[in-house]
Amino acid sequence: MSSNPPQSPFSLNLPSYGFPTHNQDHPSFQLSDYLIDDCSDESVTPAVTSSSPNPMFENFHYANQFSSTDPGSSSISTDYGVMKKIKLESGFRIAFRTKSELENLDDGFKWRKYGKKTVKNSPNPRNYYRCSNGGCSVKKRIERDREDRNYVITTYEGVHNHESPSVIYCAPHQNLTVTSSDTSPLEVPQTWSLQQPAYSQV
DNA sequence: CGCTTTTGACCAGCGC
DNA sequence: GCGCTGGTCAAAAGCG
Repeated sequence: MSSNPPQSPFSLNLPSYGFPTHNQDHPSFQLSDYLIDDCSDESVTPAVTSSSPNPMFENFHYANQFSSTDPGSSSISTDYGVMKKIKLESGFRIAFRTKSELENLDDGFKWRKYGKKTVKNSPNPRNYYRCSNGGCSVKKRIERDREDRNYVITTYEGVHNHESPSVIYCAPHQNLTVTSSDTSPLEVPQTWSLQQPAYSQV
């Protein structure tokens, strides 16, 4: 089929998975929690159950709890390793909650809205977006947290098969470690650097 | 003029 | 089988 395989998650090219990047235009953006959809991967320990602060996330695992051999901190590369496996075996979906006034966070990709739906038990509508790049089937859903409207819940489905059309942030090393706790939100590490898409560097 | 957004309709899956 | 719900489609409108 396509001779352009998806980028390796281990390159930590976050926007290739649709992660919002730290945007200087929107300094209020703050990456708080990574959540990964229930993936039937036995190596992943369910970290969020009925005690989840938001019932919507009962089937999600906090990514920062993935690294069972390294409690207290998490390696993002480890997390992506899990995600990659999900991708290969069943396709994957990743969701996270961000504290932002903006609903549609700038993740470096162009998205085309194709639907809007009010969901049961939520006062906030859910918006559906599709990557505008031809041939790319990545989708994302965006909705406000029903319990705390300060938070935006973004769910990505699929992997981009192309570079981000805009400037992105990339981690300098594969084994970047982000220390986090249950109470302090994760932020984009300062060690990440601005990086142009590969095609713009030639 | 081309692209995006809006929005009602339609469809599929699921529970009863 | 029926109704509910979530996801998608597609035509019309809006915008640069």
